[in-house]
Amino acid sequence: MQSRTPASRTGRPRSVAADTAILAATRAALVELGWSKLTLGDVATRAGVAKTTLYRRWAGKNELVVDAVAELFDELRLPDRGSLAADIEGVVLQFAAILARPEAKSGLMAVVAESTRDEALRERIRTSIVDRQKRLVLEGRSRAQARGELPPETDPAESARTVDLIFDMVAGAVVHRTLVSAEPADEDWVRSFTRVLLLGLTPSS
Amino acid sequence: MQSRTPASRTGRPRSVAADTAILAATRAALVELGWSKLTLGDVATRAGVAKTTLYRRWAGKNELVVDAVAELFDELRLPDRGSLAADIEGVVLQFAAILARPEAKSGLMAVVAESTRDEALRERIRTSIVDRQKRLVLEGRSRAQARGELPPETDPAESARTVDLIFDMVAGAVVHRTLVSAEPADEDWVRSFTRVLLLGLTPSS
Amino acid sequence: MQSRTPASRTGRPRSVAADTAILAATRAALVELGWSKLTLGDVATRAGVAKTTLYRRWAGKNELVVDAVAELFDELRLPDRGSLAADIEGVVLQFAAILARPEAKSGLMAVVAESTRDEALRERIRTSIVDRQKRLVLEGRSRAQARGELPPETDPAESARTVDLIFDMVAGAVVHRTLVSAEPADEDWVRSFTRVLLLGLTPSS
Amino acid sequence: MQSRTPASRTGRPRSVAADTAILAATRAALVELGWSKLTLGDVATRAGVAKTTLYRRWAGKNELVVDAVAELFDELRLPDRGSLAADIEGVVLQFAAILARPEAKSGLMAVVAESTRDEALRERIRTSIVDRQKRLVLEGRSRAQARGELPPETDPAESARTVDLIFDMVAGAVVHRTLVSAEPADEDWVRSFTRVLLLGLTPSS
DNA sequence: TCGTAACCGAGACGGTACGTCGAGTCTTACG
DNA sequence: CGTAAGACTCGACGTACCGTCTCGGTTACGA
Repeated sequence: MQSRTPASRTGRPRSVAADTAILAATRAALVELGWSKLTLGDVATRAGVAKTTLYRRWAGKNELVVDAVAELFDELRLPDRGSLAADIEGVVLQFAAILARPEAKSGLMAVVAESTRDEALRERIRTSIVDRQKRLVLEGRSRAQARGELPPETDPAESARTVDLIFDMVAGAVVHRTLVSAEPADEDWVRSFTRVLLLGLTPSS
Repeated sequence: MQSRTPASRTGRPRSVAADTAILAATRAALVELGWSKLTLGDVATRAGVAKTTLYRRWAGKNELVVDAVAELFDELRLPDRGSLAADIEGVVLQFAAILARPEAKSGLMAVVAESTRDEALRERIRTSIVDRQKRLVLEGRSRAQARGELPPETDPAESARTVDLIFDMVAGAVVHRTLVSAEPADEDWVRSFTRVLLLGLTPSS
Repeated sequence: MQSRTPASRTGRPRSVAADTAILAATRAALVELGWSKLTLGDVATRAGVAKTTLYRRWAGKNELVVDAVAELFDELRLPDRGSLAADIEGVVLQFAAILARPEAKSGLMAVVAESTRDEALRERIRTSIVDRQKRLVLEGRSRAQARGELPPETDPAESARTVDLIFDMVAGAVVHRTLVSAEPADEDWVRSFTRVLLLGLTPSS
Repeated sequence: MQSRTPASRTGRPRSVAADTAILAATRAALVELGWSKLTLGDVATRAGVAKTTLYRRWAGKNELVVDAVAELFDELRLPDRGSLAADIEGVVLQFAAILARPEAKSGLMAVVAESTRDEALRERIRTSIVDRQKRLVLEGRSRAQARGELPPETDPAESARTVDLIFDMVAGAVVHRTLVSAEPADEDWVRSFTRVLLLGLTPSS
């Protein structure tokens, strides 16, 4: 993920186990210490690895945490619950569940904050986390279109804008609910939210 | 804001000018350096103040930045543009404008990230920033009710839940758009967003 | 001691009790904390006095400690034990007893160390402590001359040099024994030392 | 001198050049600033070394200065001038010359003062400075015995006490002359002092 | 008797140095 | 060449005292 095939032919090959151990150690440290008290020296110690090894693979704390957190979101799945509303509720609940975990809370917002002054970091976040999950919105829409719940899109540009809007609304609301309001994004809340969102998007129904 | 009227009668009184200078210097440093490279020593120097003076008034970087950023949001006003939709658009645009400023971007997300592991800090954020702006939602609703655009609320508990939901949706979407998607929350986007939001909330119209 | 009659006629006069309290507090702090950990703020607190009051009377830590320690040496007396040797032993034992007290040990060497770079401080030490005790050597000599143990001096310059030499040898040996060798300057040691000194000074006997 | 062969096999070895540079920088700072204005940060800068490196090797200002000053006394040599009196004069003059240097004056008394409250420090001073120079007294005595100027000692305990007494008298007198009386321990003074000392020790002659 | 000038306590102020910690780099010996 | 170990430079941390200042309030003289 962080190494772009350095294409080194000779010498001792990099330990593959190390990557796994480091990312796991990073998440463990995030849980115990949070972003600001997490130190790379500590992560290296937890992973049973020298600091040098860590720096050879990641440029710094930000990059490391992005990768460590990104893995958490890969377990998101779009369940087939029979209706668009139910599908959305399902995936939003999963998203909320991940965000409730301390390693996600603590790490995600911090790297987003850092990314406001670091274009490369923002790009890495978008590539590794955000865009990767937009597939859920696309998948959900085509499934709803297949069911006849939504009309097929006509204008592709307008369509892309809508996907982005939906993504901002969903992710933003859950994040704000969880981190700022510090209230659980539980089933009741998700149902209310989904209702407003769907009504807003499909005024006809 | 940080001092709860210590009411000490004797001794040299605290300089009131220092508070102002420190908060201004904090914002300036946020603009130039961003959260992670902002140091309290530097802020003190910019403010023409000793580090000890700063520490006498704020417990640390987090608390200082919360207060510095909070002042930015106090300039939010609910404009009377004649209709609910226009009013919402107006205030969301103002909110987006503030969030577009680097001192807000850089600082706000960082303290939110820190607050996931610091209950007192979260409380401070809520008191100083979030709750203080919920007035806008309430004001907007009563104005819309006076205009007849919205029915008077009946269930006060349900009503509070709705206010919270709206706030999470508005603030969340704008924040996500601005910081994560890194796209401007311009008039077009605000119009689209407001349309979805209003339709979702008032399905009858 | 520190005030050279400032000749202020009007206004509230300085509290005389404060001086006593401050010097006593200084010695107490020297006993408990030693020179390096003694702080003027702490002395002021112990003396029940504001820091300002203390600074109004002494220029700093060095000057304060010199005065506090000087008082200790004023209790030195030349006992009349019947012979020159016995007289010397008596006064050396007294000197050793004072130097054994922690407030003297801790403070005296420190101000001497400081005085190597501060001519005014050295002068103050000499005036307040050293020269004031040279009377003992002079007194002892005239008493021994009266007894016929020593011949009357002839060359006054030579005589002054001898007084200085004796003083350096006595004070130096006791200080070195006490502080550097960290052995007690007890009766046995004082007797050995006095014997060598007297033999060296009166070779005829 | 400060490291007792930690015998760590792995890792980057400590820079040997750093020790030398730090001790030299310490002496330079003592000359320029004196003990009380010497700061470890400044020493580190002068030595071209980070503060952490300094703290990794010495526990604090006291320990560092003891080592820096100790090196000064290692250049003491017992010259063979043909007679006991001349030998003593020679070594006392050397001792006085070292003590006249500002880095010795300023540092030595200060650490002695500190050592009154720090047993470990006193031990370090004794090991590094005092005991190391007692060899001069022993050497001088055996040389004098070989010449027939002194009888061979009979009682070893008495002999050790005498060595200590001589050392306290020599070191004490020179220190007191130099630092307290602030007069130069020049040839005249050393001759007078040596005469008294030798007469006191060898009354027969 | 009353002003006033110097005192007093308290404590905030601008500074300087402290000793520690983490970041990120470099230098060893070993695999 | 990768790796573990650990020393390295650098810079910020938060604390402690320094010596100064600014308050409100308190004496004691002298007009």
